[in-house]
Amino acid sequence: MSRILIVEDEPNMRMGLKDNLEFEGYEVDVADRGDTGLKKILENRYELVLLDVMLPQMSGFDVCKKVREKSITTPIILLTAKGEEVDKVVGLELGADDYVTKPFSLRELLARIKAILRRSDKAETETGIITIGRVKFHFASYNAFEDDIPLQFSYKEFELIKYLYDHKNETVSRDDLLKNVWGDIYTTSRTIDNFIVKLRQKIELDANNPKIIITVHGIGYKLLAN
Amino acid sequence: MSRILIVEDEPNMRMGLKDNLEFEGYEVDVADRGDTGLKKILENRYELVLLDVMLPQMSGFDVCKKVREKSITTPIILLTAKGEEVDKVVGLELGADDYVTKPFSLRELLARIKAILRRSDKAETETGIITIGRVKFHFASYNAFEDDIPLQFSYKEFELIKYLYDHKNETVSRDDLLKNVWGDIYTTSRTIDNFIVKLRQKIELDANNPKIIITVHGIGYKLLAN
DNA sequence: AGACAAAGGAAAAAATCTGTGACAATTTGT
DNA sequence: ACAAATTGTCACAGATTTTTTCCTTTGTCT
Repeated sequence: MSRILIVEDEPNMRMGLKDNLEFEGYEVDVADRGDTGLKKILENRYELVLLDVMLPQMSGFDVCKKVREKSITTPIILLTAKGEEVDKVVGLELGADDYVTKPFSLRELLARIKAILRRSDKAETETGIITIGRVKFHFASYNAFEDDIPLQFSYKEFELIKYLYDHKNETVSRDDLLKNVWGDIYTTSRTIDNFIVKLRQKIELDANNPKIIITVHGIGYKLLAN
Repeated sequence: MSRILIVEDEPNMRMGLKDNLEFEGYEVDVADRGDTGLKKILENRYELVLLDVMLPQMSGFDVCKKVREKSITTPIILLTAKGEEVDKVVGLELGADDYVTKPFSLRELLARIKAILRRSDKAETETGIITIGRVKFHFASYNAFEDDIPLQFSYKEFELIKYLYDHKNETVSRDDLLKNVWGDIYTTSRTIDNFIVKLRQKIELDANNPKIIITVHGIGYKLLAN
């Protein structure tokens, strides 16, 4: 299973995460300071680093920067405290892959970890092509094909299916979707349902009897895939 | 400078390419068969492979597949003969990064080589963020920012600026743009000019006095960047 | 079974994006 | 300097995408 490094100074948080991640089957290593964390990253190989931003001696930002300067591409998830909102561009600039704001639900963090680990999964990165139902997707180039014939997907449709895929076999709520795909909380949840309908028509064998995008009544949707 | 491997059975083509690429300052290695090419790829490190599809013993497709099976991510440009049109999805599925159809102009091939090598360039891949004028782009996620504030770019605008960036400091003709960004030859060149206007308004300091997207009268446009 | 909430789905409305034509401004060649 | 060609730019039309509306169908709970 994947090796994860947690860099976090607060002992409860650090050990709590460690226990939970180990329970999930990950191999976990920890560091309690930025500089020691950096050292570990440079010397060992991890599939993922959970990096607190607020750290004594050396901030998570600095660690992230130094790691990327060494051309190490290990995925990094930044843990930021409420209030010190990191905006998107700063995260991207630092080379972080994602970030969650404390306090976060364990469920959410696990989902993000899974999504990121999957991205570095071999099967997908080899060609970048994945198949969902009748359709082949190449997310990187925004292309979709059915039987090698190009298929039209709008930008939002792409974003939605991508998000569902990143969280496949998990139920995602409409709020999750609005927040993460729409980046917006003013859109009606009816909009989502409509996009789901459209996606189903394109990818399901029988749109009236969906086997891929499943409705989870009262909660949201779930994409079944492997 | 970058190391390039040419896998091509036809001697004139092979040596012609070699000479030209060496003239451009690349370090060039050659193979005249698929199997020997594969062996070289597995044993050496190249920044790019030019791979002919039609080869004796082992086709370019097979080579490409085998390379990716070994999780080697070296960029590959497929050289396909006219007639044996490779459709997009096949190329993507094989894990090729690009392909050109023979006969091709040397100029075009060089442009694609440059574009691909740039992509694996350190500066860009480190964070994936590039700055053009006032705007920061993260092409992978289709995001643009000005002073860290998200900025709206339409899909075509993105594609256009991306193409210009991939060919930065080179003049690209309107025909190039129609063919490669629009994938269409029926659109008016007026359309391009209009998109250029929009891009300039967004990225130039003074849109009336463009310093970044330069008009090359009678030919096309040029993006100046580093 | 009945009541209520949630989701499906069609169709219209709103918003956005793309492409064109017209004309002005600029550049080029003579 | 002038005419011809090219490019800049505006306003608008058409297409597409996104969102909402509204009604039907389905699922859940008592």
